[in-house]
Amino acid sequence: MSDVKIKIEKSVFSVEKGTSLSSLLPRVRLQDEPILAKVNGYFIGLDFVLEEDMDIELFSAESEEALDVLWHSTSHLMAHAVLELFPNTQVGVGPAVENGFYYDFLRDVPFTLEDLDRIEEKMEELARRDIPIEKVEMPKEKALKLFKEQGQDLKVELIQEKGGEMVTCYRQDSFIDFCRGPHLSSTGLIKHFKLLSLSGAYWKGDEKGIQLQRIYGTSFFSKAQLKEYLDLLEEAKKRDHRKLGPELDLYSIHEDLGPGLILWHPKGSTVRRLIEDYWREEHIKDGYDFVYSPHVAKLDIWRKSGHTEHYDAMFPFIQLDNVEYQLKPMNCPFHIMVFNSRQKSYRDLPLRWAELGTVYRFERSGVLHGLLRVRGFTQDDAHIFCRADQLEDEIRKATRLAMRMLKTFGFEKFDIYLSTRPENYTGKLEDWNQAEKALERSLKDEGLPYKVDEGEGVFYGPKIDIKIKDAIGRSWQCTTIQLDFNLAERFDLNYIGEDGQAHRPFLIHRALLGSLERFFGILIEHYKGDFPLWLAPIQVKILPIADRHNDYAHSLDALFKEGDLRSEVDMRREKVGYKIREAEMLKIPFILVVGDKEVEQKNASLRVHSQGDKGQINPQEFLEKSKKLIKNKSISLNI
RNA sequence: GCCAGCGUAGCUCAGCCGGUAGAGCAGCUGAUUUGUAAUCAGCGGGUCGGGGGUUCGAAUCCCUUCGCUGGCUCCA
Repeated sequence: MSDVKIKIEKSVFSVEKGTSLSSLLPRVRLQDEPILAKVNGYFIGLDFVLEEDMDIELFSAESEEALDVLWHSTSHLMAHAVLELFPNTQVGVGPAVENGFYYDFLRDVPFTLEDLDRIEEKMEELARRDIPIEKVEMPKEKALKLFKEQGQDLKVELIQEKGGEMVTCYRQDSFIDFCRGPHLSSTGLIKHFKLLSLSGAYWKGDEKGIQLQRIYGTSFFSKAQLKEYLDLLEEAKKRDHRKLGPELDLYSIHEDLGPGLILWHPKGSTVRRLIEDYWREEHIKDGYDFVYSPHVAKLDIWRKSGHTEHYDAMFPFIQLDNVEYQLKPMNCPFHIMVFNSRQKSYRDLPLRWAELGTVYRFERSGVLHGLLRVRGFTQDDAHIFCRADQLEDEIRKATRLAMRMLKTFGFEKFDIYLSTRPENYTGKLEDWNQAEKALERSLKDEGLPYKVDEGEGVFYGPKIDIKIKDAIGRSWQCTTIQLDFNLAERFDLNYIGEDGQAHRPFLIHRALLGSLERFFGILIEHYKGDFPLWLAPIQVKILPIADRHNDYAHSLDALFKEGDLRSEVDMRREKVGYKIREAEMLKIPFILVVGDKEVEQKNASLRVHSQGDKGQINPQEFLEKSKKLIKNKSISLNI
């Protein structure tokens, strides 16, 4: 009987040779329960038998690295299953992605949703067989020959492009894949998975290339985790603004009107108006002025700005009296022309001009999506013209304003990105450097954690993007703060400096909420349609029990309206239960029931949305408390 | 734009291998004066997304077009 030395997390354990890793674990002090281990770059199960001295790293079911490997291995398992079921299929690539994995396939007959069930069954079977997953190294020539023989021409292409002298493959039974790894040690470690959807995908992302079929799926180490994820998808469906929006009578889209064009109904318009009012107040506080510009302009202005060359989402132009007019896709040239309409002095700067500017973009039909991707929308746009010495301060102010507003709307988590100079850029290198430094410093000064997207800036300038995380953890891009060296140059922006010479100002382009349509869609999903009191289209519904209570109900309604509450009375001759049900389904924050008792005591019976009956309340007190919640833009309905 | 799927009343959906459409909810009308998530009864409502074809006959099969969904590509 001999012992082996196992090193885990800096501690060395001596165990009897031939025992399993799991029997050692009780002796190891760990924060999270491990689910997977890694030895020499290989992921192994806890039933691994310890035969020799080794270093072992442990991973919990939540660890990102372990999940990535699981997803990657599950994608191989899926490809394996597909090839077993449909031998003439070619496989493309199959990586782990954000919440799971996909694999691309090329096949004469497209997959159907029913095929997914069959593939899943086959995967279960292969997983149950607990097939070892082996890493195989071989010379490139051998690999090329091997995949050629199997008719995997796409893989051959990949090996030719990416393979070195020796190429790494992973083999599980009959299935072998050109792959860098790492992988799990056996298919038996894959237990809880689900194939989710089927879609098209271009080979190597090339729109003109061949079209493959992509199958998406996900997997987890525990059944509970898989369920949690599937529940999240269900929850997302319930929050879908495309469902809630029309249901709550907020907005609609009509085929007869045109795809991607939004009709804001009165209730949605109320929410929009409140967003806009708040937006204006905040901008006034921050020293912005407002401008307005037309929806069309001569096409020439877009030639000058460079949009005709670089931007392909413009609606076709309109020919009028031999002049071409263009529906605007952006507001920038207009604001710039306001700037250029008078000579500016260094004393005038900074100038901050904001506009809720409605723009039109001919987005390709396949990308339209509810309120999130549309063809006509209103940007909460602004352009800031400033001197070099003001740049950092202006960016800091804009960032701060964005954060302040987003927080007011109830968002608490953010992902902030700083995108720097790409290879193809316009403008002067020194300007880029200065601007990048200013962006970076302003984020640092504000204590905002951010990630740098090296080289991911747009060609005309570096930028800061802020993504918000909603109530169920999804992120949405809202704020963008971008420098624009291109337009400054093309429109020859300048001001007269202290030295009497003309200087080029910095031009900052920024949208904080993004677009009102999009932001509205995000808000609907974030709140699940349960808007906080200050944004709720109807804030209180008064329900008289019988006709004899109508006068009292109306007196309350008048009192609330006088106090700027959005109040309504439901006088229909229906039972209270019926009226309550309807008001609850409309997600109205407060319901006040009034009957004999209330009339007599000059009270009202309060019911808070999704919380139920709260008992009697004095109407004046209710009004004051509501007003306070509204004034504070409170998210909670605690009264 | 590309791939796949889908399109039946305002909404959710049924309608088998072709024989000119049906339910619930909503709406309207009437009765009920009602106490915390659906009172009862009656009525109206669809050229089955549009167009074309096959057929004696099409919601059903084929073609085409529009729209929607999931992705891809795009979003300087």
